[in-house]
Amino acid sequence: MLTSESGFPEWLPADRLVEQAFIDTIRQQFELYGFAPLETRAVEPVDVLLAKGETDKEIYVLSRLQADEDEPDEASLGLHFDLTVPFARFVTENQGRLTFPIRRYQIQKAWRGERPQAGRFREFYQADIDIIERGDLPITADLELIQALHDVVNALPVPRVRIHLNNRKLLEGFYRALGIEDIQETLRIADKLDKVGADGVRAMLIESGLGEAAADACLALSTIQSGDAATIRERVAALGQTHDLLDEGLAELAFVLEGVRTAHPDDIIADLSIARGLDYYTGTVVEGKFADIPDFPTVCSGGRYDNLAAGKGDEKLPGMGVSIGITRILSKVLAEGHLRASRRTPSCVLVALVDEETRQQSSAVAYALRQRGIPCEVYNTPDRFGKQIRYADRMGIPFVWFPGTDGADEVKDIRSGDQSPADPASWEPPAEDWHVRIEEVEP
RNA sequence: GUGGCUAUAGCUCAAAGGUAGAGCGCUUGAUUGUGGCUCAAGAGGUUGUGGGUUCGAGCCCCACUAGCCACCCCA
Repeated sequence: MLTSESGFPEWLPADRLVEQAFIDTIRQQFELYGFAPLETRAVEPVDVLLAKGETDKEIYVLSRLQADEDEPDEASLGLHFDLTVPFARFVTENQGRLTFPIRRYQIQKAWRGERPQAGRFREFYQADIDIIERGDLPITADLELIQALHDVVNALPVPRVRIHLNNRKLLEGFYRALGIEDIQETLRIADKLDKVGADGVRAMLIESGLGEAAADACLALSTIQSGDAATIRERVAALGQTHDLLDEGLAELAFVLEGVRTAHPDDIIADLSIARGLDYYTGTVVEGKFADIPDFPTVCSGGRYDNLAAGKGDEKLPGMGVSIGITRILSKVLAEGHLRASRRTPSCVLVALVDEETRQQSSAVAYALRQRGIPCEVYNTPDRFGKQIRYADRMGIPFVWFPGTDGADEVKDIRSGDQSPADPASWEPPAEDWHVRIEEVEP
C-alpha cells in the first residue's frame, strides 16, 4: 500500500487486482442471496448524517474554494461515513417507487476524518447488505443477514472470521432492570471489555455513576460468552434481573444464534460484551473478527435499526443490515503477505514487436487473441527480445508471442521456457492462466 | 482532537560534530532479436522544510510539515 496521504490508501496495480477480485466475489455472493445493487451519491446533508446522534463522528464537510463569503453557508453537505444512513435516507425519499421488502447491496467508499491507524483509514471501501421492510421486519431477517455475512466472508481467501452476536434489547432491558438511566453511556463502556479489561470497565462504570453492585452486575453480564443458547439463558437468568425488554432481547439472540449455528457451529458465538458504537442499533448487533488475530479491529459488523428510515405518518420502516470492511481486510491480508495476484496485469500474452515494419502483424495477432477473449498486449518498441521477455517476466505475463514470417508464429511459456508453433486463430492458454488468479501464499 | 516516537537513494537501513554509504531494485554490457543465474560497469542525495548553535551539522537546539503508534472512535 502507498500512503502518500495518510489514511487515503492507494494500491499498486497488483494489489488493486486483489481488491477487485474481493469486490467481485462479494458482489457475486450478495447477488446469490438476491440483493439488488444500489449506489447512492457520496454526499448527504450534514443534518441527515448527524440525525442519529452521531455528533462526534468525524465527518468531512464539503465546501467550494470559490464560494463567496456572503453566500449562504452551503456547508450543509458532508461525505457519508457509512452506507446505512444514506440507504435509509434513500428509502425514506423513494418509498413510493420501491417494492418492500427492499433487499439491496451497496459496495462503495465511505469517509471518516479519524486519525488513521493500522487497519483504520479515512477513505475506505465498505460492502453492505440490508433489508428494510414496511411495518414490521421479522427476526428471521436478522438470521438471514447473519448467515449471508458468514457465507460472504468465508467465500473470501482470508483468515477465519468469528462472528460475535448480541442484542441491544437484552442489554438495555438488563440495565433498566438495574435502574440505570444513561443507557448509551453504559453501552459505550461495556463495549470496551476486550480493550480495557474487566477491572477497567468496572472502574469506568462506577465513575459514570453506577453503584458497585450495579457495576458488578453489568460486568457479569458482559462477560457472558457461549455458543449455546441454553447456556446463555441460564447464565443471564442467574444474574437475577427481570425486564420485558431483557426477555425479548434474549429470545431474539437465542433464535438467531441457534439458526446460524445449525450450519456453522464453530464460527459464531453469543458475546454479551458486544454493544456497538453506532447508536442507531435497536436489537441484534454483530461484529466479526479474525479468529486468530485478536488485536486486529472488527472486519465486519452490523445490526438491527428499527427507527433509521421513516415511513409516512406513523408507519415504521425497520431495517437490518451488515457491512464488510473491504479496505481493512485487504490491508491486513496484503501486509501479512497472505495473498497476491498471480500477475501484475490482466495480460495473459505479450505479443513481441519484431520491428516497425511488422507492427501491423503483431497487432493482428493481438486482435485475433482478443477476439477469443484472451487478454494481451503488444510490446511498445522493437527492443531486442531479451528485453521484451524480461518485461513479461516482471509483469508476470506467462506467455510471449513471437510473430514469424508466413504465419510461422511461435509462443513461449516463459515459466517453463517451452516454445512451440502457434496459430493466433486457435491457440489458447491453459484455463488457469487465462485470467489473473488470487493466490494464497504459504508462509 | 490529545499524548509519545520518527523523518538519510525508488525500498530497507548504516554513518557516535570532521569528505554521505551498504543491500535490494533500476540502467548498460558480457549475450549478435530469447529473460531468469553469474560477472562487470553505471545512474540515482540541496540528509522532510525553515531557522539557530558551532571553525565545521545528516548528527545538537527551536519551529513547521508529514508519517507511525496509543487514546477517542470504528469497517
